[in-house]
Amino acid sequence: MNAPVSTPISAPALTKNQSLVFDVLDRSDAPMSAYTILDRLRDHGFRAPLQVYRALDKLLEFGMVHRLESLNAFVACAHPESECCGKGHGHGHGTVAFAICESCGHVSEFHDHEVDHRLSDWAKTKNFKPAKTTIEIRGLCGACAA
Amino acid sequence: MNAPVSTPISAPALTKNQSLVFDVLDRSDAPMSAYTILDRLRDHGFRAPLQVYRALDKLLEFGMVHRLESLNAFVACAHPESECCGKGHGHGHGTVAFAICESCGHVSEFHDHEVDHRLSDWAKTKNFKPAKTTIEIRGLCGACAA
DNA sequence: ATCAATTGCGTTATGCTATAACGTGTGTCA
DNA sequence: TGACACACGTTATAGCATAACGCAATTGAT
Ligand SMILES: [Zn+2]
Ligand SMILES: [Zn+2]
Ligand SMILES: [Zn+2]
Ligand SMILES: [Zn+2]
Repeated sequence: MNAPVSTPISAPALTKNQSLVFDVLDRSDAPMSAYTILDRLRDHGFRAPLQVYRALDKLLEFGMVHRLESLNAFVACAHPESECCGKGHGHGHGTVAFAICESCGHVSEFHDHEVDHRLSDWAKTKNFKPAKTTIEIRGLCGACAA
Repeated sequence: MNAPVSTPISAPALTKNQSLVFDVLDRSDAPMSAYTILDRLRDHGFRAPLQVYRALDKLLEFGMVHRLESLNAFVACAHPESECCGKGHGHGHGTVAFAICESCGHVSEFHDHEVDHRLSDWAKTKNFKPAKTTIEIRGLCGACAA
């Protein structure tokens, strides 16, 4: 009784652990580390980091969660149904950027075609084959900079 | 006898530890983790991670070294005397991007005005005050993709 | 039906990355 | 001389991530 179960949540059916991890992230208004997620889920039977990391790996693969490299933390995807960049279905999306407030922790996820194209062009001229691009702006959000 | 000593290397005089760490990074053709640097410097009296991290902090502050967030590793700056973006003196430079080969480890550092401006513009319209921007492209370099 | 391959799960142990806290020595500038 | 800033060395600890084992359930041939 460990197989994925249909949920109202999204494209690929999530297993119980995957759902739990995603829900915690989705309800959070700031990025969370794997160990913080673990602590939030002790009451649901989570005991070890691997339970979290395995769920996160899948959620990352599904595009439902993003990893913030400069924070070693994770956020739920904030633009699930974007139609842009020719990837219409579900969570599929191209390169995305994050603005991270270092005061309140709030994260804005956005996409910019022009940035994407410039980086792609650079790669083309250099014969570099991009696999994954990370763009993270750390700073202060409007509310905190006031 | 612990104070910075004038060297032929760059703008701010480096201390002995800072020089040792910078030299190791500068000679390397791939990013290095702090602990790898530590191991390279055992013969020079390094015994603890803090010796490396403290030197790295200063080198980062001087702009002589960059941290690759997606790798938890460090590289020597590859465009020390750039005149672009109105920051003419020494190592000062604006936002920079990295293309990281996941096969051979080679890193290309570059700057793109347009990308910089697009991200700045986004920040302005959102009233976000950027402090530091990370752009890292992981993939395969021309040589390795062949 | 049965077997093999795949996937998810739980546990223990381990490794890698980074910082806290303490004390020492040295150069600078009243 | 004394206050201060700063680089340094050491020990201990905190935080992030994975290796390796074995078990259970599902899937999809044969
Ligand atoms: Zn997203
Ligand atoms: Zn804020
Ligand atoms: Zn640089
Ligand atoms: Zn390569």
